[in-house]
Amino acid sequence: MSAAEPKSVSIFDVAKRAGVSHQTVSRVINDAPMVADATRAKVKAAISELGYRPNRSARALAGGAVRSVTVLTTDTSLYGTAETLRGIEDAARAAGFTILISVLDPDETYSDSDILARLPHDGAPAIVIAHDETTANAMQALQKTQAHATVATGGEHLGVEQPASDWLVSLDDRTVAARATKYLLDMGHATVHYLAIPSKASRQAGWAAALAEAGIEAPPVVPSGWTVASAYEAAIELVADPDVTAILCGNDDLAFGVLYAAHRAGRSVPADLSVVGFDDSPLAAYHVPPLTTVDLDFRGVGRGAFELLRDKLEGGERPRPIWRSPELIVRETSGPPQRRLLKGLQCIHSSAEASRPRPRPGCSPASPPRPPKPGTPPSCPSTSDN
Amino acid sequence: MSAAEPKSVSIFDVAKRAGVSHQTVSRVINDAPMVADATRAKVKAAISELGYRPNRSARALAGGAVRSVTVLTTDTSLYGTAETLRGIEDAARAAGFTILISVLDPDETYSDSDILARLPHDGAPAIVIAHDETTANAMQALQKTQAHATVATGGEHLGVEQPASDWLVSLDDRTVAARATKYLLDMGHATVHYLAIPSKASRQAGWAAALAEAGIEAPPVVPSGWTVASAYEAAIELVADPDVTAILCGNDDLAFGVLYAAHRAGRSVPADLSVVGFDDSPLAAYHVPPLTTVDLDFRGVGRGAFELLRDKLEGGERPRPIWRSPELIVRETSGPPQRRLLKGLQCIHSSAEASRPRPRPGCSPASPPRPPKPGTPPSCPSTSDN
DNA sequence: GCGAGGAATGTTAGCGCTCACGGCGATCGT
DNA sequence: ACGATCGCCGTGAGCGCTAACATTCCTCGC
Repeated sequence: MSAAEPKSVSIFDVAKRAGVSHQTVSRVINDAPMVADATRAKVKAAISELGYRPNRSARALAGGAVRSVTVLTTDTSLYGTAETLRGIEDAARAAGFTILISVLDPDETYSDSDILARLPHDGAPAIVIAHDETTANAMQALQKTQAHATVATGGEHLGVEQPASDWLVSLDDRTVAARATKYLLDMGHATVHYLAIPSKASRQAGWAAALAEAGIEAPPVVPSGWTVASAYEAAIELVADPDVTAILCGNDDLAFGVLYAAHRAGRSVPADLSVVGFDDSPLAAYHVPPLTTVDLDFRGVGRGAFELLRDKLEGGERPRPIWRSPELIVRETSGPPQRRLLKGLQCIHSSAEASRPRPRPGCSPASPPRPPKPGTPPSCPSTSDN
Repeated sequence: MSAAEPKSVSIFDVAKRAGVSHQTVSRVINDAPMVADATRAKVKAAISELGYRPNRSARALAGGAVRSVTVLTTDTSLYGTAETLRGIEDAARAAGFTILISVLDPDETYSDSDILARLPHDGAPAIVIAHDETTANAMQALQKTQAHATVATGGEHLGVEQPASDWLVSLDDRTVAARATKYLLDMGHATVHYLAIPSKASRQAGWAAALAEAGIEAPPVVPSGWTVASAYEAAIELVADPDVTAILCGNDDLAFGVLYAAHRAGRSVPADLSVVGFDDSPLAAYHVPPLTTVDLDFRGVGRGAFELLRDKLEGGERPRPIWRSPELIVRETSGPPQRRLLKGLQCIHSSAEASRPRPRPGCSPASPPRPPKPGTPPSCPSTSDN
């Protein structure tokens, strides 16, 4: 009726109210079968009258079904991680699971017991979203100690010992990386450069494999951090080189950084330079120009990870959720390399027509009408090619 | 030595091993004062030998300090939410708190008890990241029942009853919204249009206030969803209107959508159209052209929310963390409106020089060298102005 | 030298829940 | 009509931990 009672209501309160034993109440709230309908109704009535809500801690302590998953990861703000988390959340929510998240510091080294300490109790189910060394180690730590219930997303390429395959849910980004590289090569690019995110080795491996298959020696990998800013810095030198005509980037953010660097260097995309990303982040299709990238169904994989875990937990072999396979989406940052004939004519109009949004690329038929500030370099690199 | 024991080790195991009572062990693991140094050392040794780790559930059940926060929110993939969460995480991790996250469905209606059921137990500390109706309601539900320990981020504008101010941590985006609007007005724009995210009313209020102060009647608000795609759709009509010269967008993603729409409509930015975003997301500075936006310290606010909560929990009045105030960052998508004299000349070269990265805007002095596909509209809207 | 006082440790009683049983009445087979 | 069976429900114990109190031992003041 009025406000909340001082002591929170327990199953005993409910039991007394309903005129049954506490155990019957327990059965009702756990949907156990052996309860008469009439009793069940009485108990349910008492529950709602009293505003009873089960205490998770007590439930966990008493050894009941856990109904919680701990997600271990390093950076929740990366697109891939965030989406995977989202997928796990969606599935967990639907199944009535609570999700705990434990964020690890990528720069720190954890002992196995540090990792275990992140779980609410020993043997608690966990999912690790693994895409760097820290999370890969976490995965192994859990694998070692837990009898079951560890799932990793995207860890197959991490250079650590392969866990039992039925613990692993991952996207085959290696194959698409190769496909994307081949796509660029087939278009006539002499080679493809790779701007690497920190340790997502499978993409790099796919790239290298495609190059090897084409009998091309792989140019040195250009390392970058996870941010647009770091990609921009890392790409400055690369885009300045007119012989570089195609760059495969570890993810979309890096691609945006490269695109920006290319823009500043006065190279037009895709005429002078093709850029391909990874992830198909929401912005990719709406970038100017729209980014050629790879659709990676992180959310689906997150859901898949949760379902796998639940299978392990509850035994039931439920239908596996399927997720989309990675797929190259060609938009407007990629195309055949500019023929050498046209060299010297740098600002080339891009006319590639690709998927979905079909923009009219901007153009500038006239010279700037507004007075350029003194000291401003001519906005078009025009003739001065290096 | 070898693998993990079947039963997990409890304080009793540790106590036996160390030759003390279980309570002494409890005291040690809780850093209680009344323990002799020698005993403490013995217990600690036993703990590490046995690999003991406290069970959180048991601890919570027994009424110990909780050391966990539940974060309630709707969409973890939005930039603002993700960053706020990140800030909470950072602070929580440093304080040794576990964070639980509970994701609400924005389209669903929750009763108070639905919300309470998300907590591990009655009275558990919680933070809600509020920026829509669902989360605002959640905030109220918690406020009603909990004696304390509810913090909301950014809820002051939600049109719901104002909670006690010492529960609220928020960014003053209303004031910056007004400032940004005024900035555009001062530059000579006849008016400023607003592309709204779903219910972040304070930004809209700031915009409206600035317009009112300038004696300008506010044009109708253009509603949009949270995604770039929805912003693009919503802006198509707006950008087609040559009288629209300035658009303030609810966040950066929307701004990107508008920019893309403007590009497709053949309007050049900032000469024809100024676009201002909100959030200063990582990409903003590296967009082509770099986006004028508002720096919003979500991470700082997240940390602040956690610290506030901890104050309430532990009583100690620790130094409040401060976060940056919102600040307008002028980059290159905003500038004075194009003078009417130049009308008819649509593709104008943008030459605004602004903060930080100073790119050379791309230009296209020549006509397309590559054969345009048949059916492709002329890539430059040229003379055909509508 | 003896009781007061305090530091260090032990003992007891739950927290709210679930598990493993055990009891009781109604139904079934023969 | 009888025990065997089954559905339904209750009892007791204990999960791992902490709060509150009880106990022991040591130190100090007069």
